[in-house]
Amino acid sequence: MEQFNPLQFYKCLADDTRLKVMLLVSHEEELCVCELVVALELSQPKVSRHLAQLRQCGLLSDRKQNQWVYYSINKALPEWAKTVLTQTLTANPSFYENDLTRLNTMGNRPERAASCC
Amino acid sequence: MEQFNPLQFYKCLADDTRLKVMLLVSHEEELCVCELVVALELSQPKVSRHLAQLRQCGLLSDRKQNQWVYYSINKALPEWAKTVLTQTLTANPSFYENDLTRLNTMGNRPERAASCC
DNA sequence: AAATCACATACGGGAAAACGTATATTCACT
DNA sequence: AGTGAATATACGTTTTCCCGTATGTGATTT
Repeated sequence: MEQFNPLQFYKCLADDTRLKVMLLVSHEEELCVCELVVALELSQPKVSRHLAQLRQCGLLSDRKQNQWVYYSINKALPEWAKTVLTQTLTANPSFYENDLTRLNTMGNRPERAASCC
Repeated sequence: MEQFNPLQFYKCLADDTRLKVMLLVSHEEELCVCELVVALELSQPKVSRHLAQLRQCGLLSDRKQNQWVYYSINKALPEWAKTVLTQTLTANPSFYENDLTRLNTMGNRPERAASCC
């Protein structure tokens, strides 16, 4: 990852999937790929591709545990960028409420069960 | 303009020209097209096209006075979006400092002289 | 070792966005 | 009325981005 730059940051947020991923991960602290696939109702490769971009641009961190990969907001993100995300999150609940509903009604989430998806 | 939506907002900020326009206008309160052309060192049609998009999406307001059109941040912008802009502005001075320098060394700016450009 | 699961990546096609150039519009000034 | 200045838009081209599909990888299970 090069120097963090506002244009690259906003390009990352300028896509429906990526913006929702960022807001959902902000809201939930940490999410694995399969949870995002269910919440967003998208194909796994599509979600993975966007996650890779967000990771390469420094917006997300990943952590492997057992068979799952958990994504969270990169703690090294500049403060202003964190502020931008929290402002967007709190001011636009309707933008991601459906995704959150699907996430909450999802069975067998990896945190609390042995099998995922 | 339809309902203001975060994705559309970030799509507007996901272009070098548009992001710099928004930050310069935020910094200067109000700028006319010819000032932006000089500050950004871009062609007039290119600047005008991006200004039109920012206006249509509700990020900028325009005001005609004499032969000039002045653009400013739309006062009806949601508070969270204004916060995003000011955060970006104060945290990333190096992103637009060169443009600001060209603007400040520009002669015959319309506010204070009879002729522009 | 074969199969399965969770995830990542490669590849080619298609849509959207940005561009340069040319031209239109609007207004001021003579 | 005609000219020039400031700005906007139209049009065709190029570039950028996103996607579906297929396949790869690595770990675990049987």
